Amino acid sequence: MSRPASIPALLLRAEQLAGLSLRELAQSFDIPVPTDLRRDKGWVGQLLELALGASAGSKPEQDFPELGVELKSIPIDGRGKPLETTFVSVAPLTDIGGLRWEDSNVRNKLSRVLWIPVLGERSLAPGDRIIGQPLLWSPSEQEEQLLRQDWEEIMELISLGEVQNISARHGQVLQLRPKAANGRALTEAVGRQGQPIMTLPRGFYLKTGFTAALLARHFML
DNA sequence: TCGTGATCATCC
DNA sequence: GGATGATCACGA
Repeated sequence: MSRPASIPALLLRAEQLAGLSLRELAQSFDIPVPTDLRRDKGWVGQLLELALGASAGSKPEQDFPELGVELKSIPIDGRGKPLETTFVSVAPLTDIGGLRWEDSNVRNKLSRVLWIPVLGERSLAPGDRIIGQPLLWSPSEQEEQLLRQDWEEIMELISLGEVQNISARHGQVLQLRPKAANGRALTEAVGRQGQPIMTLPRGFYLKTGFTAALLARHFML
């Protein structure tokens, strides 16, 4: 699938997907539909990337760098409530002195997001889930303030060597949680005495209350 | 191993 | 029932 040349073109393409089941979309690309997502957790997101012409790859960049747009699928229930938190980016755990919010990956990724709601409960087979109306979103001043506050607090704790004491309960809208292949995947971080330690890689996630509110704000308009 | 795409499984 | 901590697959 070619890359959309503009934001309106991207939005149009996304709108044309609304109403389709994931099975219908997958079949149009000749992609097999998994029975469940236990071993294909990224299947929905990758299918939508393909359909919308996002750049594949694992670079810490937006999905459409030339458009300044990040693509996120978000599973919602029948009432429009997110079923999961939303992964944003991996958290830097070393060499973070002087890192500012303005230059952070979190802010960069969230500066403009194309949300694609995917309707369905966990009990619903992936192929039966329905693509919803897309939403092109940028944080309001208030939303950005909340994000910034949480990010700065969490990064402060990391820089203090407290990474192992940060739980997902920190932060109002943004949280830090493990982001790893398994419990043996370790990465370098800084301990309480400033010494190097090995710990689970962490990622920033948007809490469901935050994404629920931004979706609700949109769909009530 | 890291960063991408995330959801699973269990606890509270 | 919802959130936390753990985990799955893949490409580079």
